[in-house]
Amino acid sequence: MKMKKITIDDIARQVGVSKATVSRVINNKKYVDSETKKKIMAVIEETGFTPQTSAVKLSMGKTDVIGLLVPSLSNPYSLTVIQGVAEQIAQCNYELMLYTTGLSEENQKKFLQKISHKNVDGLVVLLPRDSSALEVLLSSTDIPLVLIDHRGIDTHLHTVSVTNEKGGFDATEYLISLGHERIGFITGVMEFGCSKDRLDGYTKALEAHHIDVDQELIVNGDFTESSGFNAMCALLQHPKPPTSVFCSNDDMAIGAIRAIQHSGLRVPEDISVIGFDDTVRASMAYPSLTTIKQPLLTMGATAANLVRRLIDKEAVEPTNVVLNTELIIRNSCASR
Amino acid sequence: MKMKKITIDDIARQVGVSKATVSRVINNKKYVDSETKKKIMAVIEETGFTPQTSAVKLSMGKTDVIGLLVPSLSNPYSLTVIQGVAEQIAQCNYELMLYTTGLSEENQKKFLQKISHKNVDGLVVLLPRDSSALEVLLSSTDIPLVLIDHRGIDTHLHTVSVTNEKGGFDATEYLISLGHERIGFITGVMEFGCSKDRLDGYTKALEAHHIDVDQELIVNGDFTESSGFNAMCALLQHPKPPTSVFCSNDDMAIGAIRAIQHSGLRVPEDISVIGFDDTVRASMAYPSLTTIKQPLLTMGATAANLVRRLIDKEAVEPTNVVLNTELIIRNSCASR
DNA sequence: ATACCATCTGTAACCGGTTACAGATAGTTA
DNA sequence: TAACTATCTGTAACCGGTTACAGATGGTAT
Repeated sequence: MKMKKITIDDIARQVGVSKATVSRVINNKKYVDSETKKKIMAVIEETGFTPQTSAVKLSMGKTDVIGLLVPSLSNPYSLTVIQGVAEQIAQCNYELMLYTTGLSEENQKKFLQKISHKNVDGLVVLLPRDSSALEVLLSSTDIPLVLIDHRGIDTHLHTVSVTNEKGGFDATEYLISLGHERIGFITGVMEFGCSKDRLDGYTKALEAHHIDVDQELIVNGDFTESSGFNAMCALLQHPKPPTSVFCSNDDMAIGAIRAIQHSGLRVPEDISVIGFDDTVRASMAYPSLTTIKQPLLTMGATAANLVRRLIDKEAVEPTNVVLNTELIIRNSCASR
Repeated sequence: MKMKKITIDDIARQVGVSKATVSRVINNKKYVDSETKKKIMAVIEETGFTPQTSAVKLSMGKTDVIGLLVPSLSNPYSLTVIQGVAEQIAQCNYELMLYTTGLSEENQKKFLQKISHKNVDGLVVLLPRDSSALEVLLSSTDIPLVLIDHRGIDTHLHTVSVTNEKGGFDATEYLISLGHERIGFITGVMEFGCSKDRLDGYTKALEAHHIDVDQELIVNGDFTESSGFNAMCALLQHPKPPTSVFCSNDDMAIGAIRAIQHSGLRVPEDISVIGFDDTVRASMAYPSLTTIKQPLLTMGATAANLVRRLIDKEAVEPTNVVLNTELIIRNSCASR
């Protein structure tokens, strides 16, 4: 039952031709006699032969592998992006190598070396935790590289992002339209461009409606649920707490809701909460979460496709795709 | 800034030795002068040289890549398993190639060929949708292969699974202990061993407590939320509906809860619902879901580690790891 | 008949590593 | 001093493909 490792030479020998001819058939080159071709195809079919990728790569300098670097697999945000990337890659006949950072500096460096110009044809990078790793990547940019939602640092990079500022503006304006004036804000990790943009959107919306920005209503979070919980607790301590809160992502919004409920208040009757991302958790939360949707699947797919085009030299100059956010109204906000 | 592709020959030339010596240093072989070694290491460090994996593989016959085949990325069950696999693989210095089935027969076959004995050193397989694909895999088993939660077919395979029958028994007995006697059951995809086992556990628990098994209370589902919704609707049509329902997984349980709430009844006051899996959704559902926990992370990690051991020839004879399930009590079940 | 071209096939070099083998050197032992 | 051994290094073959090049064949235009 155990299959002997079968090579192109075996096929050639069985058919009685040279391996060059077999290779031509495999790659659908011109100038192969149709009879010969038929015979070779038959033997290939029969033996179930597949070229060994590392041999192909060695001579071609191509792996047909796209790497995907994500910080973590445990947040729903990453997962949806991964899904988008995976689907797109499968369609293009590439394969997907999945890497997670969150390891030691040591490992991260080793990973970067491995990646940088050997094992994959291209790389999609999702929000690396610390930008030092990113910089190493940038300095050794000899493979196609697309960043997802990482604005700033370097504009000659290929990126896929969303209208974060507009999203922040829309969320805030929606709360204002419901009659809120004291609107809290829980930030994300402020090293990320997206966090800054959302905050900018928030302040601009307030200003547009002539509401003073109260720094005491702006609390730092780090995109985790527990940080949302803590930040909300802090806001609730305020002598005059906000009547609504805009959280920089859904996880923190869910944490904030828990904090509110925990303190005996109700969402949205007492305090309205709006999130950002529209991950699967948003629709499953109780109450279901009004949020700003990022098209995560599309972002993943777009990034993967962009990498593929870069690999195939279809696109070269720096591309910055910006996808639209969208307000999704559910049950976590009420008018005042 | 653009890095020239740098090879072992470049290093050798720069240091003034042969590539064989460089290779020896890279692989930490004996019999290299410590001075020479130092010089070579310095140049390697300085140039940031990394061996090209496909060249290494070609001569070594090893990829250091473990493949992971999952049916889909959109259910939380797969995701947690993937996470477990990914963590384990990262620890072992392997890399993770992610494949999703759910494509055309054509693609699936191509994938199997590619996989079967070329591109990865080992393979972890999570519940392929149709067993035909599985059988092809089995017939060409020349690479280490570990199945997750796929009982039956072939006992000389390496598998990682859980105590599905005991889990089914525990869930059912828990409902009985709450005073329920009319207990509905929503099945999974019955081609899967796990689905059968859970059903067996259900019937055995009923029998152990001298409760007749009512076939009308057993409805087919397919592990999706919507199938749970539909199955529950069917049960609600029954002239004498069950007072509690055991669903073969959490997604269906959440679908069932929606169906119950949609019909104007309450969970758990009117009908109790218990699930299976304990995916992240369970704790986030409303009401939070009582369920049978599968240690998904551990399952993934165990499978990955088993594959690694098979690759390294540490383990050879068929291994069937069975991990324990555990009843997690939350708020979706009430006593009668 | 000659030149030319398209079709078909094989030979051999090449991709970038690993490693068996052999040769060189120096140190140790009989 | 001779023989043996351990250490160190280079040469060349090999892994399994792709492809430039050249040679062979037959058909067509001149």
